[in-house]
Amino acid sequence: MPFDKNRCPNDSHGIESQKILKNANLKMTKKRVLIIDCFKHSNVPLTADDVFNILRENTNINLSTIYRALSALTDSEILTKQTLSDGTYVFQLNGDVHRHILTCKECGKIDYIEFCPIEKTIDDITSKTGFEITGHSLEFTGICPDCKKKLK
Amino acid sequence: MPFDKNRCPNDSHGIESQKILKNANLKMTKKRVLIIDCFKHSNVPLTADDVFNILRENTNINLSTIYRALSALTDSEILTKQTLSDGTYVFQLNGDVHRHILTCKECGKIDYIEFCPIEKTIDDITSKTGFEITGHSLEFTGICPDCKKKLK
DNA sequence: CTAGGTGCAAACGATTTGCAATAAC
DNA sequence: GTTATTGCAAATCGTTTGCACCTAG
Repeated sequence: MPFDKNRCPNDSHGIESQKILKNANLKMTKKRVLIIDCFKHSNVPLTADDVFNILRENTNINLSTIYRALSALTDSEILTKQTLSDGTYVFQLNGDVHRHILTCKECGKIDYIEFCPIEKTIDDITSKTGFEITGHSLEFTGICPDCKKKLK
Repeated sequence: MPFDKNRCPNDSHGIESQKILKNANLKMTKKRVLIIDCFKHSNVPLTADDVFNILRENTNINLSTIYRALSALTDSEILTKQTLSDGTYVFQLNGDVHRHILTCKECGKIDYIEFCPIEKTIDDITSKTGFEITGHSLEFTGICPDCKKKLK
């Protein structure tokens, strides 16, 4: 996960992150603020391990702390959680433009699209099934442009 | 997985399953035929464990045999593989009406819909991203009708 | 002070793998 | 006969959990 490529140039996200935690009635701790900041600095979804690798450079933090924080933040709907086709999870800030996943069958590289073909059809599904739809996860698999070149 | 509820009344699927294997240049073994038959008998996607529980009643079969067979069958595009939101995999016959997943947040129950809001938009995504889309996985989360009643 | 957060090490569970025995072609 | 498949047991790996310690409110 190329973190530096996705840095947010301006900063003072920390203060905002504290508000987010307060609003959710979660204790405001240094570690949680740092974790939320990771997502503010990133323009792609992150795994627990991504967050760990970003933070360990400057902080002592334990992977399980990250898992627990991500779980609490997802419960409070501050983050959303999506399952990738390999069974691992990625998280992103909720309310962000939501992104869907493009996985390359050849190289495994993951790309994201900010485009959702689903939203229009949710009412349709509710009326067909009686399910109240509160979220959705969509992943495409295919062959990325780079691999297409190589295969030729 | 309520297998008996989903049984196909008529039968002689075995012979057809052998053809499928032959066409894919896979060795035709008893176990593989049995595994394919499971899918022919089921009208819902199955996990490796579902298949195991169905077959163990009448057969000696090992879970890893099932995993390896499912993997070979998926590679040969006889089955498709989808990842559920809990990170586990479900398989279904390829070319079947394809089904998308509805998971209830409350009770975890999984339901399937034979309705795909995606197909129309695939060309759109290809032109936007350069990805050649070969598959997709879509899962909805929400609250099932039963749980909605209970919550009231 | 006290509920909740953290670190560490150990547990978990679905899936994968190495290897020797076996079956398909 | 040769190669792929199977069974079994052990390994893998992302994620979760128990427990003692620590920190925010």
